[in-house]
Amino acid sequence: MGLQVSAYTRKKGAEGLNIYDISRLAGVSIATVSRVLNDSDRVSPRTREKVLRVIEENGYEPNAFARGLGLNTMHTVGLLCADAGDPYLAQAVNDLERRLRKSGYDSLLCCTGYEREDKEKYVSLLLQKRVDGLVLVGSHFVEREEAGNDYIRRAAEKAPVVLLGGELTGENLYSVRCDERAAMRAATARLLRSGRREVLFLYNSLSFSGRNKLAGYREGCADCGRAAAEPLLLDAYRFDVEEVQAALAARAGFDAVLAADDRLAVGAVKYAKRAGLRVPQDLAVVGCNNSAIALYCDPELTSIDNRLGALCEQVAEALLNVLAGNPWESRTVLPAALVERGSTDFS
Amino acid sequence: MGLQVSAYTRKKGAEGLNIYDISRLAGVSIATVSRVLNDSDRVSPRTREKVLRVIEENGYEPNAFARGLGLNTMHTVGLLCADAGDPYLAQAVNDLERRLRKSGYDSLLCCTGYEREDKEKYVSLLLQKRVDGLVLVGSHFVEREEAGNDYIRRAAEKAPVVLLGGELTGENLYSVRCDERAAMRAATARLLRSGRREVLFLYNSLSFSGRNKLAGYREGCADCGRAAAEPLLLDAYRFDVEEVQAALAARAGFDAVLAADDRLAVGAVKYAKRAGLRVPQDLAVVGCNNSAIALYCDPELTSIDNRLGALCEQVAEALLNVLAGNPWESRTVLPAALVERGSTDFS
DNA sequence: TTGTAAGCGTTATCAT
DNA sequence: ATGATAACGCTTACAA
Repeated sequence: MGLQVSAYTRKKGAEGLNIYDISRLAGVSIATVSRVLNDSDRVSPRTREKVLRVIEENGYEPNAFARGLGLNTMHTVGLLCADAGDPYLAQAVNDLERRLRKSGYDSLLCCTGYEREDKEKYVSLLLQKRVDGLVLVGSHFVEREEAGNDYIRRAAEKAPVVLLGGELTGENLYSVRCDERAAMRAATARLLRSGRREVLFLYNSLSFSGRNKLAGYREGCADCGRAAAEPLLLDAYRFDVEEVQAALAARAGFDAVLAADDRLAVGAVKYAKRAGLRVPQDLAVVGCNNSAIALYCDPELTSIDNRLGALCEQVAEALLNVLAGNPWESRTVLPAALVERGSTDFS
Repeated sequence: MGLQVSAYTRKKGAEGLNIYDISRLAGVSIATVSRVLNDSDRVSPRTREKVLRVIEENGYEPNAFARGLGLNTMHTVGLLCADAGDPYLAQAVNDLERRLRKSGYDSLLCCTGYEREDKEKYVSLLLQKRVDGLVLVGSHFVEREEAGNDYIRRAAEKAPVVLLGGELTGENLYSVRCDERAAMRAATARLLRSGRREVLFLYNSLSFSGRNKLAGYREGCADCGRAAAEPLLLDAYRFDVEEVQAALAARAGFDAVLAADDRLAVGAVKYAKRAGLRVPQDLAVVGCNNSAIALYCDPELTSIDNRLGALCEQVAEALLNVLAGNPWESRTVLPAALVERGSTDFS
């Protein structure tokens, strides 16, 4: 195949038929064609039949822009996430897109990256595109300092915003998340009570979720009358398994790792092997997200299941209901569950 | 037909300002405002200044639908992929979205699933939304029987279509992929020449890519004067690691596994451990995609790197150039590379 | 049940 | 350099 020049011209004129063409061919007015198009019941069966036939025969497709202009919506929502390549976020994006499409909404994806400035820029970009609503996927969207979240509240003045994984209160703002704090607390206590001397909390983000998980870990320690160990913070969103291992190797004294993410947990398992520690005998490892990664690991990871599917369902419900004008709970918190596998041995 | 439109509610008035409001406030005509908006050079500095100030002061944002109607484009492309939750596809989607956005294009995501019928339905849905172009991510879009791909060729009549990972020829149709066949061939020969008796080819899809990889495997066997073993086909897109292990356990006689996907390869490694086989001594394993999963595995996976990043770059280049009216190669094939890690030992 | 005509908010083509 | 005004293709009162 050689170089190919696009014969494709989608400028004006060359384009297909419009509603006037159809109305002429069908011998009716454009209003009638429009009614047929919109399933109005004020059309006689005969006319509808005829119009539909003409539409079919000519492969007519109504112009979505014109419709959007008239209706002030193109039934589109903005799906923002820091990194759609992250397995966890990707899963959410996939699930949400399907659910929203099933209800007739297209999803405009926007992978913002982790910089607040970019997130803000993209939120307003999508708003300019006149999306009907916004979904912010991942707790990274909630900044530590309240002021950093103002742009989200401002966005909510223009279109409903639903947060998945984070929590933020405000008008036209809806949060759906999992109670990871309680789950972390329980897991910590569980580890300590099963005889672990020191549980190391391993995380890589000070996002809403990260802070929440850390709080849970501390509570779990307190529950058992133990002092919490200094948490290990990896300050990289896209960390390497190698980095995790190195960071752990620089620490000592722990016989359990509670990780805020399954990938971090995998790093812990690999660290153990390299250090000659047996998992779970010498080192117990608990991950979080209960992602597919947990099964790729050997031994398989015990992981906190934050029920992403259920969360996505709630997010979609929330957005669709709000868009339909129905009232909806501004805050939904689902319980998490600990899924036990080979990386722990709660005796 | 799917021409139905539900009962929209027309909201007007409550919206913000329009170009007439701005023109009045600035004491100019709407044409001038439009010129300012579009960076026309036929506006005096003074006037531009004034208009911009009014726009700024009132937070005016031009209506994207109206603009779309007039220009017949909203600078949007359709990004279709079977499963955006699949780590490999997710990575591609993420990369593509960012590249396209950088050039001013929004991405309408559509997770089609693996059914041809659905893919077809969604392709025409996006076309109805008047996207400027279409990207089909993943070789799954290319069916075995040519007739099954007609819908893609028809789509290309309305907007340029770029395939990532598959190959299909036709007007206004562009393919970007990696030479996985050659890579598989080389890897097979490499395994055999390093002393492996039987290399088992493990795959889970008869897509363009799957067939291509299998052909490469067979060529590799032939290169070494060996008969190809019966390939092992898992007929599930979202398979479980457990399934892979079970399937392998039912076979015998192989001392190497060449997998069409890293996840399949992980299954092979786990199978080996369960069967008491050492990796790579007793069983060599080669994966494909060189995804993050390869590093999560223990030992880490030797994997065929199909250079997803480079592919995405080419896809974006292709689409952007075609949309800009520039000629572009209808077929791009990049070489793949074998990344050696602990799951093989080519002595 | 059907038709007429007034928006919807831009861009672009003319004049001036 | 600026201003009228005609598309762009649809939905929807309002009339008939």
